Amino acid sequence: MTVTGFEANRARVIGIAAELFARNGYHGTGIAELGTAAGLGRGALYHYIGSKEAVLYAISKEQVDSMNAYAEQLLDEDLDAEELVRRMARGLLRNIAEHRAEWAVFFREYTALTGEWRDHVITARERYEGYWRQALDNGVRAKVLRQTPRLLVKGILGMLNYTYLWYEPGGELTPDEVADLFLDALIEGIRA
Amino acid sequence: MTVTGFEANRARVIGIAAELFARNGYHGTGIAELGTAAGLGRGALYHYIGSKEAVLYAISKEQVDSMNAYAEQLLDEDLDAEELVRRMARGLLRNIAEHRAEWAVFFREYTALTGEWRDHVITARERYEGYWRQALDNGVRAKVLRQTPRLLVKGILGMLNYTYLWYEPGGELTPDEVADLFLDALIEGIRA
DNA sequence: ATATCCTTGGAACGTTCGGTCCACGAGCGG
DNA sequence: CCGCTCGTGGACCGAACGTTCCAAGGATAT
Repeated sequence: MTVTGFEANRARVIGIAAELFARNGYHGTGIAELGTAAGLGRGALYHYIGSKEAVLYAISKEQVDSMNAYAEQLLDEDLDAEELVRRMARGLLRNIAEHRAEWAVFFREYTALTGEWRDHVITARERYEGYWRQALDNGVRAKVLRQTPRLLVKGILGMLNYTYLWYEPGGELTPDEVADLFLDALIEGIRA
Repeated sequence: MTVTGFEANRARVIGIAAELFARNGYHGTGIAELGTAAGLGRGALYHYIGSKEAVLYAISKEQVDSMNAYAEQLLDEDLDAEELVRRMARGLLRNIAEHRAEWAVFFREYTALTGEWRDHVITARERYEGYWRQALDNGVRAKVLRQTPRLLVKGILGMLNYTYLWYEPGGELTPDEVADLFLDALIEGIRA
């Protein structure tokens, strides 16, 4: 059970780091600051994190990976075409709402990653975009959606991703409601 | 004419800084690095910039201010309701395409600003969002657009702002075309 | 030629950076 | 009570940080 203790502690430190990175930026947050916030000295801190960049990688990777896993699961379920798109949107917004700090770090700071770490995160991000393309193509094939330019995926993702900046958990609307609201507008159009 | 020399040099340095900040982050870019890139020693550099944070402020403020000025101009012109919204979108995407580095810095790094500088930038940003709200309300009043939740402004801005990450000037589509493509989808809807 | 001002490079400041290292202490199976 | 592992604090490292300062260069007006 000491293994569990280690992992739990590592996760705790990474969570604290996500908050700090989100507030002050990756380069703007010092190791000393992180140590103080975690109540750990330099030695203990490095025992858990390995390096500062490893923390950034862990924060970034985990979110994208979890969204990829969720998308893969949905695509396997062969749902109604519109329902598939709606579920992907709801899943993303739910995750963003639950992990705002982590998503803020991911969106703003993934460029601070170097080498393979950077490549992995970028690849994972592109994979996610690919799943969205699949979902929309699926809708077109089922004649539920109009044929629209590929670029629209970027627009939809922009609409959804941007929520990390303004969505307040505990506000009027749940993440699911926001997702539906956006998709209603997009699918039905907003012309009078 | 020496005044012009000073301002031109300052603008040149700020432009170079925008590229560096966009690539390596604000905290990730050193004064030494900026000096080397600008071909200036420490003394000359500070003669033009005052401080590092002043550079970040200048980069951030200029873009938002210019979009606010543009929006105010359009709102004064009493255009057709749909045309107004389309022009605001085109104007924003044209500006983003022309100043990708500056917008990247603004979106990712404005949180690094402190005190009044931070307040000013945030206020200017909110003002811009207000203009979009006006433009959409205008469309509803003219019965061109359906009544939609206020929150949709966030979605539209997310869609448009996100382009700073992927739009390649000189690619297949002009900024105007991308703006129209997004607004077509949103206004007409994408249901088959 | 002189005085004035803008511009400039580079030394130097104290601080903080991310990371390493080591000695010590707690826990524990033998 | 030994010997070993794991967890830990803090001293310490060289490098880099943003900023200040100053002496001198260059140009222009008198």
